[in-house]
Amino acid sequence: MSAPETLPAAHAQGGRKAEAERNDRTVLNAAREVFFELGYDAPMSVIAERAGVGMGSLYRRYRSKEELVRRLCTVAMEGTLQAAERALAAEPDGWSALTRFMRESLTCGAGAMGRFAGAFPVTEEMVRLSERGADAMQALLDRAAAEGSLRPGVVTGDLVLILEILRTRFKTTPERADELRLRYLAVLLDGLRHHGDPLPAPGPTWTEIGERWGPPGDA
Amino acid sequence: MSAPETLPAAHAQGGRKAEAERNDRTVLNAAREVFFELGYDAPMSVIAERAGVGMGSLYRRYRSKEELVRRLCTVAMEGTLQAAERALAAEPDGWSALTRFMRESLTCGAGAMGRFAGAFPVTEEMVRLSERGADAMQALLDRAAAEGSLRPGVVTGDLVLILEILRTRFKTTPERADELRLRYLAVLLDGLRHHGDPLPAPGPTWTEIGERWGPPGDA
DNA sequence: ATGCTAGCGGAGCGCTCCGCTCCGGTCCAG
DNA sequence: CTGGACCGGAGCGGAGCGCTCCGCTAGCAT
Repeated sequence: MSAPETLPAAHAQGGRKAEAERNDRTVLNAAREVFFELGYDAPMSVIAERAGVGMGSLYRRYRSKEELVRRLCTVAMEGTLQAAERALAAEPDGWSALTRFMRESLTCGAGAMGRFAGAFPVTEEMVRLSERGADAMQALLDRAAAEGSLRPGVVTGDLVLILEILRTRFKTTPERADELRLRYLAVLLDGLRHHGDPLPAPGPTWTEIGERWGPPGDA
Repeated sequence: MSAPETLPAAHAQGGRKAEAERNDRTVLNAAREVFFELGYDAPMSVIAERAGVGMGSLYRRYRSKEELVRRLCTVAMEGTLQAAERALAAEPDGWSALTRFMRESLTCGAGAMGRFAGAFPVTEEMVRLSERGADAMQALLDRAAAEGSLRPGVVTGDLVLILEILRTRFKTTPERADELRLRYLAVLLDGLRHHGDPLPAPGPTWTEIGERWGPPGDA
């Protein structure tokens, strides 16, 4: 989402230890970018290249591709949770809290992880995080509903899925893609605001959301 | 989008000629389904299997994967164009025409083709169809704008991109996915309706939309 | 200065999986 | 009954992936 940090190589200053640490951060950033652009099928070599790092260094930090992706997911979920709590604490009314939450989670890349659903087994930590996330989103929704600014029938699963559809890869520059995502987020949020008509079809339940990550038995 | 027609094999009745024709239709349906679900990377063998047809028959109709996909794109574009003209002709007011157009193009699978942008060179026919499509959408928008029901700043490119983001693969049954698509289409349309706030960021121009299909020089 | 070695980049191994071909069998037409 | 059009699907060639391994470099201790 932010600048790639594509240094030609990581030789800025500081000794080997420092380089290692710098690599660690750069790798995570690069991985997020590349996975967002190319999906779970992104080759590890592309991530290494983008980070300006060799395959050796990449695999020293993360023993496998799966481990890297899992780490990325966890980080994104933590980010989303924090965005929710921040919005809840700092915004004066329910609607602006919801707006801010959606905007910030989008920029921090939440919802992009839904593309990986089913690609690897979920960890316990991820389950815990998702539960806390669900609670926070529910609080956001409750507050907006209490002040009457939310369309009836909107559920937390809607927020998740909306974040996910906004992750569509528009085939432009990353900057323009972000602009467009914000544009359609604005449209969606206005559509989520209170007014007469009910929404067609029942909203996605939380179990429905969770099931996509591959329950016990799945294809 | 509709039933798979997954006959165990294609031996219903009628001689070899009839079987060939049946295969042809079945293959196209299967291909549409599979490409929508799996994207351009869908293996040809899966399409053959879904159609209940051998690889041989598949490749007798379409000399290559690219040819199949191109045919599919053309068909989808024709469908979209027809949906627009139908909506324009049959609906009493601009807004219901726009709504109907979006709903029908979604169900007929338009916008799913944007996922293939850049994967193969566009034909002249496709260019012509896209121009006619753009005109029809513009007419739809003009009519809605004239009656004052359209939010200012909405452009035809928005319609294309909205159709495209709604093609997100929700990881459920095809039926439920269609329900959800309709749900978020409703949200989006309500957000596109007239009211005060302008939309952030300029809408996608038509050139911007076209460029994604890989102009002359592109990566 | 000068080894020693931790950490680096990247070539390449092994494997999976895909597009496409080809051929033995099937079944309709005459 | 026989010819041949058309069928299904096994298998070929090759692309591209995850991951390992190794020669080299550059910082540290002496």
